[in-house]
Amino acid sequence: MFWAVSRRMREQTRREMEPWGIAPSQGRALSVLLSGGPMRLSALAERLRIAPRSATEVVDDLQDRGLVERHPDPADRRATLVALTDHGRATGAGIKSARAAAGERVFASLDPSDRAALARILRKLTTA
Amino acid sequence: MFWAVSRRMREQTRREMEPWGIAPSQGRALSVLLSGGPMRLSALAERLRIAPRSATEVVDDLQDRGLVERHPDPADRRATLVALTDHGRATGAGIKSARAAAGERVFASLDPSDRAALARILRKLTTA
DNA sequence: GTAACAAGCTGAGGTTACCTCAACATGAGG
DNA sequence: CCTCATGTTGAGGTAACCTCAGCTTGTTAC
Repeated sequence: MFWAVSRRMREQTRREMEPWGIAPSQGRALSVLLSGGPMRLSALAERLRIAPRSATEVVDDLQDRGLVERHPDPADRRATLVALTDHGRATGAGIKSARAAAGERVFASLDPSDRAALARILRKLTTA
Repeated sequence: MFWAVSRRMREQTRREMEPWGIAPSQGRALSVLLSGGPMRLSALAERLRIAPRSATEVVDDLQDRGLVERHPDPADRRATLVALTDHGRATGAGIKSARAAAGERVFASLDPSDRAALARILRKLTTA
């Protein structure tokens, strides 16, 4: 049952994301940057649980789309800080609400008390 | 939170599956065959939500591992029935219990009433 | 019985989202 | 100055899909 709901969630999210014309992998990176602020490429890779080599490519694509910029880290000029552009921030926010909308659709059939119960249980599971 | 639990579930399942030395895609096919019995390649493809062309390859691999056999469908000899071998049935059963063990681990921290609540809510979500 | 259609197989080529390994440039720190 | 670290690039690889086209072997309708 969990898998089934999970699949629905993925499908809804995919649909909700489509209008943004952004690949899932890039959307994830955007989200991380939105919530985490400018960060080093290596930090981004770690948060995304991918290899730095792969992060370089994700950031390349995001940069080509004008969603992020690379700046040398003033603290260590070997490092590059990846930062959202205004366009990137707007897109990130859009994606965030698209995700929220997807969740809303999936959980639409639950009444408030069920939602609360689910939230409580999921919290228990994630912190366990 | 749902995504986080989902990820844990995936990780646990992957770990639990490892000893079986079976790729996820093949594991899924095995499960479908275990619960659905012998079926046509096209039916298998449909249940797995993949293209028939791709199902051919999954079945090829499973056949190479001696887990399934192909027989012509007596009702329509153009069609091939994909059926589990004894080895395939055993492996399928092993996978099934590995999946169950993974679920058990993820949900281990829930007491019976939480489990019941979660089950009820998930059922609601899948049938909605 | 033959024509048209259906099931599956195969080859070729493509995509996404990753991976590793091996250079290489640039910069930091002792 | 020498070594180490950060990131970039190129090359090559993998899994699990996809489409399209051509092929064989059967089925079915006329």
